[in-house]
Amino acid sequence: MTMKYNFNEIEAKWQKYWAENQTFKAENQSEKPKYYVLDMFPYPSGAGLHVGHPLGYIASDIYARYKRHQGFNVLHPQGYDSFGLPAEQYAIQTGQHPAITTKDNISTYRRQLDQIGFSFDWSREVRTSDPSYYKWTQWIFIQLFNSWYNNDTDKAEDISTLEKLFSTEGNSNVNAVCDDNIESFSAEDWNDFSSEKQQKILLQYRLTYLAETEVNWCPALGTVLANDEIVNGVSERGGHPVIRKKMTQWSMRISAYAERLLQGLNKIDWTDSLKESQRNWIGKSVGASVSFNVNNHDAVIDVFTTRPDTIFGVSFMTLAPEHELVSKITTPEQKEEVDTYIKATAKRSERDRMADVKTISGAFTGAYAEHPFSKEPIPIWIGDYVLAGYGTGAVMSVPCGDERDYAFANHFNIPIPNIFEGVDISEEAFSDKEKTIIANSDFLNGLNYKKATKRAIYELEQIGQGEGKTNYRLRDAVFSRQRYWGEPFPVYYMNGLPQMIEAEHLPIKLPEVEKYLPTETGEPPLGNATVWAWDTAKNEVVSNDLIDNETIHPLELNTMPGWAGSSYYFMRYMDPDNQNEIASKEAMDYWQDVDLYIGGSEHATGHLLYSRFWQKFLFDKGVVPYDEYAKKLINQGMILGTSAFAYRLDLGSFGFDGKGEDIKDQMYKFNVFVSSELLNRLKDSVEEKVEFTNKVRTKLASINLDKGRLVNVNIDLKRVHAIHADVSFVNSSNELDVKAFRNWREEYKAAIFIGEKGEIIEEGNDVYKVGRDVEKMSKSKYNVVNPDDIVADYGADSLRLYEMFLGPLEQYKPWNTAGITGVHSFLKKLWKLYADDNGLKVTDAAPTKDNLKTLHKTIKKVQEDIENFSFNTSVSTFMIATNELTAQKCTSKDILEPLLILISPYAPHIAEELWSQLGNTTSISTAAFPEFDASHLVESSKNYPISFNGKMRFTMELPLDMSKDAIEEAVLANEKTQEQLAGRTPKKVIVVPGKIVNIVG
RNA sequence: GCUCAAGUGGCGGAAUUGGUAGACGCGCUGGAUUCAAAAUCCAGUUCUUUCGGGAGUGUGGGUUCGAUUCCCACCUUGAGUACCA
Repeated sequence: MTMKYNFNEIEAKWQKYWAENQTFKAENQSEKPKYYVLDMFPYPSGAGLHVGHPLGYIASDIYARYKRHQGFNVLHPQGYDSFGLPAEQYAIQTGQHPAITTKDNISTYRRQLDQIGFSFDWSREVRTSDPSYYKWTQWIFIQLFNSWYNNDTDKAEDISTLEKLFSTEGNSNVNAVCDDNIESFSAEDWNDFSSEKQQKILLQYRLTYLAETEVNWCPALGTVLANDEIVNGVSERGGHPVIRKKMTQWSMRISAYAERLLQGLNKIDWTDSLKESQRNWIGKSVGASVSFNVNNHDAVIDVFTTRPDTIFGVSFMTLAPEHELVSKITTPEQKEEVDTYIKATAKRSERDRMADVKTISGAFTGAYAEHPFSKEPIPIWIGDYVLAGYGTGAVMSVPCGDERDYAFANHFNIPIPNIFEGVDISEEAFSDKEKTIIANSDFLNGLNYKKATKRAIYELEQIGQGEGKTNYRLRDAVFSRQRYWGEPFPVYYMNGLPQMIEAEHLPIKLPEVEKYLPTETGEPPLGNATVWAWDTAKNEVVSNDLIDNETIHPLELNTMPGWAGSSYYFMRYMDPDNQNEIASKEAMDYWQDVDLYIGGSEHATGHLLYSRFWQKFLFDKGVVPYDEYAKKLINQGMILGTSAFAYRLDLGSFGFDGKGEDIKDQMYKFNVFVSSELLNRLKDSVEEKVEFTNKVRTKLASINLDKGRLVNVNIDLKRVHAIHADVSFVNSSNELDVKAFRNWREEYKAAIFIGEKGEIIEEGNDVYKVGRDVEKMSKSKYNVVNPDDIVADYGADSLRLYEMFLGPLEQYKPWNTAGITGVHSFLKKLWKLYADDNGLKVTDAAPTKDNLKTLHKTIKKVQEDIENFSFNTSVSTFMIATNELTAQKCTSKDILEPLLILISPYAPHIAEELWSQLGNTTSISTAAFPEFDASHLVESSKNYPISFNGKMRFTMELPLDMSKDAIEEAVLANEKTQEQLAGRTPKKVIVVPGKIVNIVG
């Protein structure tokens, strides 16, 4: 039998074997230690995978396979985040049910994933759009509804504990996270309230609640748009106007968890940049709230400040134009100015206000507030640099210490008192905290930032006009979407009040609709459903016609957002078929949490923050065992495309005689492309350009022109169009397949190509080289590379190795298909180490010292690399090992068998095949990882680098056990040393035994 | 503006604690093999040079016997974020 490396056959064989033998099925009961490796699951888009997508999956797969070799029971699941907008858009356009689109897309994804050879346990697959899955999404929603956040115990509790408090002592002592402006009531009041009133009050405390929220409503499209679907105030699609509209929607009280979400970051090993993003998003600021009395009014202005130490520097106050007090305190003289200003700001969109930082605007209300300590009057202004939605919508302005206040004061000639010792504020504000020493501030004089802040808060508390306070930027999350393809809420409405459906009746399945668009009355798409009412007697979904508001009630029309299903899927993988619980206690106790989570950084503040919130909530409720679900998280970088460009000379370069259509026709034929490197040379040299132009003129004139006649050629190199060429037309030497390019587009059919030598290309007389540039991989740039093609041409093992070989996992790096020949020929070389035309070469020969040295340094390096997620360097290590063993003509099984285990996480198919060729009857996947033995790496001598003033000039082989002095002596005696010194005496000789010799002088 | 990350050959990148800069691969050049091509194999490939050398890891400085690595300032690129009081 001749043995060739027939990768297509081998890979299909082992993929079949793994599937049939359920090789990667993880058991929930095992003596082995557990290890949970998770990928962020994909949204199955219609376009399928490109080579950038599997990068993270390959990395996690290597790690999962490595952990199996280490003796772990590895959970490595995969599934689909399968609710989402693209399938719904497609449904709107074509009428095809999103479930069908999704199913089709998933089967494409599955085929593509399978052929890359991932060790996923597919028996645990989940799909968020599957009712048996979203049953639990709905269940969690109900739990949130039935919970409130108790600040005293600092956790979520069942709503019944709150009801009990209300009925025994009212709400004045309840320390809960809740809506603003809650009226206080006694136990008696509570017990006298109607059920409706009680429900309304409880809704103000629940962790998910209904609230009026502003949305971007597009009347023309009849739908709500996300911020990034709006460009310049109009819809991205169609350019229709968008208005702010208030809508009753579900919100999640994530703000209750702000502090715990922040603190939790300290105990998880996630990337610093990701933690930083989350910290930013949570936006904690510590300071004080201060109350200013308004003169001649009973009104009080509350502000939040991070710098209570600068309170004596306040020279004015600024309210947001929308602040409710503005109309009350504005004096008659100032009314007109204030009203004009409010009108003007209302016209400006929030985006405009944010973009325009330089224009300073505002208006004086005519009112004054009283300084809490000095009792001086402080003018009250309004200005749009203060945002109504943050803090209290009002600030105490300290121009000497805040840039925006400084600019505002300067612009309106408001005094800028200096309260900093030894600081010049004539040019700009002084916002440094560290160097701050307070002056001109009564009791704060001479204190630094920290002490002054503490003292100021203390004094404010003494006079009852302020207290220490912490603010968070994190807002509650809107949870309703006016879409069809999402999880339905387990909610019906009685008298307009939301009621939860009992958990035992879940899942509430998404109803069928005729159209996937909003209804004519502007209701969400579920408003089109005819069977969408809840029968409280039969406990089932029934026809809308039966709604009587007695036993049969309308169901919620919104659906849940994309992040709902992805916020707990990692728990569901532990026990995906469980009908009674998210996962059994045994499964959760065994798998506990994710040990390694790999995914893209674009989820930093979306999925990764919301899922932490749900985890903490479920932890409070005793559902899950940990309050953080992923110990370690790595963001894989993106693979970028290497676009190819053909350079077309401007059509204006050519003059023709002839008229109208004839010329247009000719022009198309005169798509003249100039080869990339030639073009660059022409740009550099005027003479060459003149010569080239003449040459082109002669050549073009000699081509038979059927209709027009070329009369003028005047090439302007500044007017060259770079046209994206499909990367599949380009070979590894950047040469364009001219024929393929011509057939690509009608207008290039007769295009003329001028090659590197300046020749017009006909049958191989010259080559056309494209220019290259790195861009995001995208269809529109014709630089998308499909893994299917790579697998067909080079095999999955080559693809896996190459993706890792490209560079560090976390980095952004360009894909260039040309480079894959390197790893592919490595695999062929590896194969040849084991087999040739005469069959298997491996023998029982005893390994040589060199063989052992190569093997063991490879074991050491690969193990270190995998544990450091440095997969690119271990591919190099494999290449070096193979090169060395080939040179050593190694055939020893004692070397070659363990080598396969090292390579198997990276290139599992070839490893399995050779492993079985060596006579093994079970999969390599659980073979024990070879043990590193340092004794094989011990050396007796060292090739010392000899440096002069730090520069290596030559090397010298010396025994490793040689003493420092003997080394110095030997080096100085060397004639090359004398040559380097050229008669000078060395000032100093540094000898680091085993490392280096450096001669100074 | 702020925060974070990163700047090394023609290209992707390596150098693990301060100790031989450019491993490994692509590409390129030359050669072998072949009728030819593919494939394969061998040699070379940072720049510069008067062929002795010399310079060199974004720029400028510093610490050190010795710096891609540590410190300071600056420049460039990428990512995130923003009148957040």
